Amino acid sequence: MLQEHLGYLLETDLLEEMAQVAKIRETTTDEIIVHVGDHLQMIPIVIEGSIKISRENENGEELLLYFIEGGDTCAMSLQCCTRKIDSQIKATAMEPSLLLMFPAEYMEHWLDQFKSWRQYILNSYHTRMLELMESIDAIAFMNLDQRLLKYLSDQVKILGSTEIHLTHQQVADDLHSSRVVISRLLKQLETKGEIKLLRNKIILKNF
DNA sequence: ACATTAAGTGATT
DNA sequence: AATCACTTAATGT
Repeated sequence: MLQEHLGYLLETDLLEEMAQVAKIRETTTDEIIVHVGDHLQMIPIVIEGSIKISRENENGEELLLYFIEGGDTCAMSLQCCTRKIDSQIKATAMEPSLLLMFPAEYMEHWLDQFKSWRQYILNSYHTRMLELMESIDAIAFMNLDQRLLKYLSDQVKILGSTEIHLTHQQVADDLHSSRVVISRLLKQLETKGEIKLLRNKIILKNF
Protein backbone atom coordinates (compact mmCIF):
# COMPACT_ATOMS: atom_id res chain seq x y z
CA MET A 1 0.00 0.00 0.00
CA LEU A 2 2.65 2.52 1.03
CA GLN A 3 5.11 1.10 -1.44
CA GLU A 4 2.59 1.47 -4.19
CA HIS A 5 1.79 5.12 -3.53
CA LEU A 6 5.00 6.49 -2.14
CA GLY A 7 7.61 4.06 -3.42
CA TYR A 8 8.78 6.51 -6.05
CA LEU A 9 9.39 9.17 -3.40
CA LEU A 10 10.73 7.47 -0.31
CA GLU A 11 13.18 4.69 0.46
CA THR A 12 12.00 1.25 1.46
CA ASP A 13 13.40 1.32 5.00
CA LEU A 14 11.47 4.47 5.70
CA LEU A 15 8.27 3.10 4.23
CA GLU A 16 8.54 0.07 6.46
CA GLU A 17 8.96 2.21 9.53
CA MET A 18 6.07 4.40 8.44
CA ALA A 19 3.85 1.39 8.04
CA GLN A 20 4.40 0.60 11.73
CA VAL A 21 3.30 3.97 13.05
CA ALA A 22 0.95 5.49 10.48
CA LYS A 23 -2.81 5.65 10.65
CA ILE A 24 -5.05 5.97 7.61
CA ARG A 25 -7.69 8.65 7.57
CA GLU A 26 -10.52 8.75 5.07
CA THR A 27 -12.29 11.98 4.32
CA THR A 28 -15.52 12.85 2.60
CA THR A 29 -15.99 15.69 0.10
CA ASP A 30 -15.87 19.11 1.78
CA GLU A 31 -14.76 17.61 5.07
CA ILE A 32 -12.62 20.09 6.95
CA ILE A 33 -9.40 18.40 7.95
CA VAL A 34 -7.67 21.29 9.67
CA HIS A 35 -9.20 24.49 11.06
CA VAL A 36 -7.34 27.73 11.64
CA GLY A 37 -6.02 27.60 15.17
CA ASP A 38 -5.91 23.82 15.44
CA HIS A 39 -2.76 22.38 16.85
CA LEU A 40 -1.89 19.18 15.10
CA GLN A 41 -0.10 16.22 16.54
CA MET A 42 -0.14 14.26 13.32
CA ILE A 43 1.55 14.99 10.04
CA PRO A 44 -0.60 14.15 7.03
CA ILE A 45 0.51 12.91 3.63
CA VAL A 46 -2.08 12.69 0.88
CA ILE A 47 -2.32 9.24 -0.64
CA GLU A 48 -5.36 9.72 -2.83
CA GLY A 49 -7.64 12.61 -3.60
CA SER A 50 -6.98 16.30 -3.22
CA ILE A 51 -7.00 18.88 -0.48
CA LYS A 52 -7.64 22.58 -0.68
CA ILE A 53 -5.53 24.86 1.49
CA SER A 54 -6.95 28.27 2.32
CA ARG A 55 -6.45 31.21 4.58
CA GLU A 56 -9.32 32.28 6.80
CA ASN A 57 -9.86 35.47 8.78
CA GLU A 58 -11.79 35.90 12.01
CA ASN A 59 -15.02 36.58 10.10
CA GLY A 60 -14.78 33.24 8.36
CA GLU A 61 -13.88 34.82 5.04
CA GLU A 62 -11.57 32.67 2.99
CA LEU A 63 -8.96 32.82 0.29
CA LEU A 64 -7.72 29.79 -1.54
CA LEU A 65 -3.94 29.39 -1.49
CA TYR A 66 -3.15 26.13 -3.25
CA PHE A 67 -4.03 22.48 -3.66
CA ILE A 68 -2.38 19.35 -2.32
CA GLU A 69 -2.53 16.12 -4.26
CA GLY A 70 -1.42 12.51 -4.04
CA GLY A 71 2.09 12.14 -2.63
CA ASP A 72 2.14 15.69 -1.26
CA THR A 73 2.34 16.84 2.29
CA CYS A 74 1.55 20.26 3.68
CA ALA A 75 4.61 22.31 4.53
CA MET A 76 2.63 24.23 7.12
CA SER A 77 1.80 21.16 9.11
CA LEU A 78 5.45 20.26 9.48
CA GLN A 79 6.30 23.37 11.47
CA CYS A 80 3.00 23.25 13.32
CA CYS A 81 3.79 19.82 14.63
CA THR A 82 7.38 20.21 15.65
CA ARG A 83 7.08 23.72 17.07
CA LYS A 84 3.59 23.34 18.54
CA ILE A 85 2.30 26.38 16.67
CA ASP A 86 -1.38 26.81 15.88
CA SER A 87 -2.32 26.14 12.30
CA GLN A 88 -2.43 29.26 10.16
CA ILE A 89 -4.44 27.62 7.44
CA LYS A 90 -7.57 25.63 6.78
CA ALA A 91 -7.49 22.33 4.90
CA THR A 92 -10.60 20.99 3.18
CA ALA A 93 -10.99 17.78 1.21
CA MET A 94 -12.18 18.46 -2.33
CA GLU A 95 -13.22 14.88 -2.91
CA PRO A 96 -13.19 11.65 -0.90
CA SER A 97 -9.53 11.36 -0.02
CA LEU A 98 -7.11 9.09 1.75
CA LEU A 99 -4.59 10.55 4.16
CA LEU A 100 -1.67 8.96 5.86
CA MET A 101 -1.26 10.33 9.38
CA PHE A 102 1.75 9.78 11.52
CA PRO A 103 2.89 11.21 14.85
CA ALA A 104 4.89 14.41 14.69
CA GLU A 105 7.80 13.16 16.75
CA TYR A 106 9.05 10.98 13.90
CA MET A 107 9.49 13.96 11.69
CA GLU A 108 12.89 15.14 13.00
CA HIS A 109 14.26 11.73 13.61
CA TRP A 110 13.52 10.76 10.03
CA LEU A 111 15.22 13.92 8.81
CA ASP A 112 18.48 12.66 10.33
CA GLN A 113 17.99 9.11 9.32
CA PHE A 114 16.65 9.13 5.76
CA LYS A 115 18.02 11.06 2.84
CA SER A 116 14.85 10.57 0.83
CA TRP A 117 12.79 12.07 3.65
CA ARG A 118 15.02 15.15 3.81
CA GLN A 119 14.70 15.55 0.06
CA TYR A 120 10.97 15.04 0.20
CA ILE A 121 10.51 17.70 2.87
CA LEU A 122 12.78 20.24 1.19
CA ASN A 123 11.09 19.66 -2.09
CA SER A 124 7.72 20.05 -0.46
CA TYR A 125 8.70 23.46 0.93
CA HIS A 126 9.96 24.47 -2.45
CA THR A 127 6.85 23.56 -4.42
CA ARG A 128 4.59 25.10 -1.77
CA MET A 129 6.61 28.28 -2.01
CA LEU A 130 6.21 28.35 -5.77
CA GLU A 131 2.50 27.79 -5.50
CA LEU A 132 2.20 30.53 -2.93
CA MET A 133 3.93 32.95 -5.29
CA GLU A 134 1.64 31.88 -8.05
CA SER A 135 -1.40 32.73 -5.99
CA ILE A 136 0.11 36.07 -4.95
CA ASP A 137 0.65 36.87 -8.62
CA ALA A 138 -2.94 36.00 -9.31
CA ILE A 139 -4.28 38.27 -6.58
CA ALA A 140 -1.94 41.15 -7.35
CA PHE A 141 -1.82 41.16 -11.12
CA MET A 142 -4.87 39.40 -12.48
CA ASN A 143 -8.40 40.68 -12.88
CA LEU A 144 -11.13 38.69 -11.24
CA ASP A 145 -12.30 37.29 -14.57
CA GLN A 146 -8.81 35.94 -15.28
CA ARG A 147 -8.54 34.53 -11.79
CA LEU A 148 -11.90 32.83 -12.25
CA LEU A 149 -10.72 31.16 -15.45
CA LYS A 150 -7.55 30.00 -13.75
CA TYR A 151 -9.59 28.69 -10.86
CA LEU A 152 -11.85 26.73 -13.16
CA SER A 153 -9.00 25.19 -15.11
CA ASP A 154 -7.24 24.30 -11.84
CA GLN A 155 -10.36 22.47 -10.73
CA VAL A 156 -10.42 20.55 -14.00
CA LYS A 157 -6.74 19.69 -13.68
CA ILE A 158 -7.03 18.45 -10.13
CA LEU A 159 -10.39 16.73 -10.11
CA GLY A 160 -9.82 15.37 -13.61
CA SER A 161 -13.28 16.25 -14.89
CA THR A 162 -14.63 19.13 -16.95
CA GLU A 163 -17.78 19.00 -14.84
CA ILE A 164 -17.25 21.09 -11.75
CA HIS A 165 -19.71 20.46 -8.95
CA LEU A 166 -19.68 23.75 -7.12
CA THR A 167 -22.21 26.48 -6.45
CA HIS A 168 -21.40 30.04 -7.44
CA GLN A 169 -21.27 30.81 -3.75
CA GLN A 170 -18.53 28.26 -3.16
CA VAL A 171 -16.49 29.65 -6.04
CA ALA A 172 -16.95 33.16 -4.64
CA ASP A 173 -15.78 32.00 -1.21
CA ASP A 174 -12.60 30.45 -2.61
CA LEU A 175 -11.75 33.59 -4.55
CA HIS A 176 -12.88 35.83 -1.71
CA SER A 177 -15.41 37.55 -3.90
CA SER A 178 -19.19 37.74 -3.77
CA ARG A 179 -21.71 35.41 -5.31
CA VAL A 180 -23.34 38.06 -7.45
CA VAL A 181 -20.07 39.05 -9.07
CA ILE A 182 -19.11 35.46 -9.77
CA SER A 183 -22.54 34.69 -11.20
CA ARG A 184 -22.19 37.59 -13.61
CA LEU A 185 -18.69 36.65 -14.73
CA LEU A 186 -19.76 33.05 -15.23
CA LYS A 187 -22.75 34.24 -17.23
CA GLN A 188 -20.36 36.19 -19.49
CA LEU A 189 -18.24 33.09 -20.02
CA GLU A 190 -21.35 31.11 -20.87
CA THR A 191 -22.41 33.71 -23.43
CA LYS A 192 -18.96 33.50 -24.98
CA GLY A 193 -19.52 29.76 -25.25
CA GLU A 194 -16.65 28.80 -22.97
CA ILE A 195 -18.74 27.10 -20.32
CA LYS A 196 -22.21 25.77 -19.66
CA LEU A 197 -24.02 26.57 -16.45
CA LEU A 198 -26.38 24.32 -14.57
CA ARG A 199 -27.55 24.29 -10.99
CA ASN A 200 -24.67 23.24 -8.75
CA LYS A 201 -22.58 22.51 -11.80
CA ILE A 202 -20.28 24.24 -14.25
CA ILE A 203 -19.24 22.44 -17.40
CA LEU A 204 -16.06 23.58 -19.08
CA LYS A 205 -15.84 23.43 -22.86
CA ASN A 206 -12.70 23.73 -25.00
CA PHE A 207 -10.58 21.61 -22.67
C1' DA B 1 -48.32 22.42 -2.77
C1' DC B 2 -45.06 24.69 -0.08
C1' DA B 3 -40.43 25.83 1.66
C1' DT B 4 -35.72 26.17 0.77
C1' DT B 5 -31.72 27.05 -1.72
C1' DA B 6 -29.28 28.46 -6.08
C1' DA B 7 -28.91 31.64 -9.64
C1' DG B 8 -30.19 35.98 -12.43
C1' DT B 9 -30.81 41.12 -12.68
C1' DG B 10 -31.18 46.26 -12.13
C1' DA B 11 -29.77 49.96 -9.50
C1' DT B 12 -26.47 52.21 -6.48
C1' DT B 13 -21.84 53.20 -4.64
C1' DA C 1 -16.08 44.97 -8.15
C1' DA C 2 -19.19 44.97 -4.16
C1' DT C 3 -23.70 45.34 -2.08
C1' DC C 4 -28.74 45.65 -1.82
C1' DA C 5 -33.03 44.30 -2.91
C1' DC C 6 -35.74 41.63 -5.45
C1' DT C 7 -37.11 37.96 -9.03
C1' DT C 8 -36.97 33.51 -11.08
C1' DA C 9 -35.71 28.74 -11.33
C1' DA C 10 -34.62 24.24 -9.45
C1' DT C 11 -35.02 20.98 -5.84
C1' DG C 12 -36.46 18.71 -1.52
C1' DT C 13 -40.33 17.29 1.71
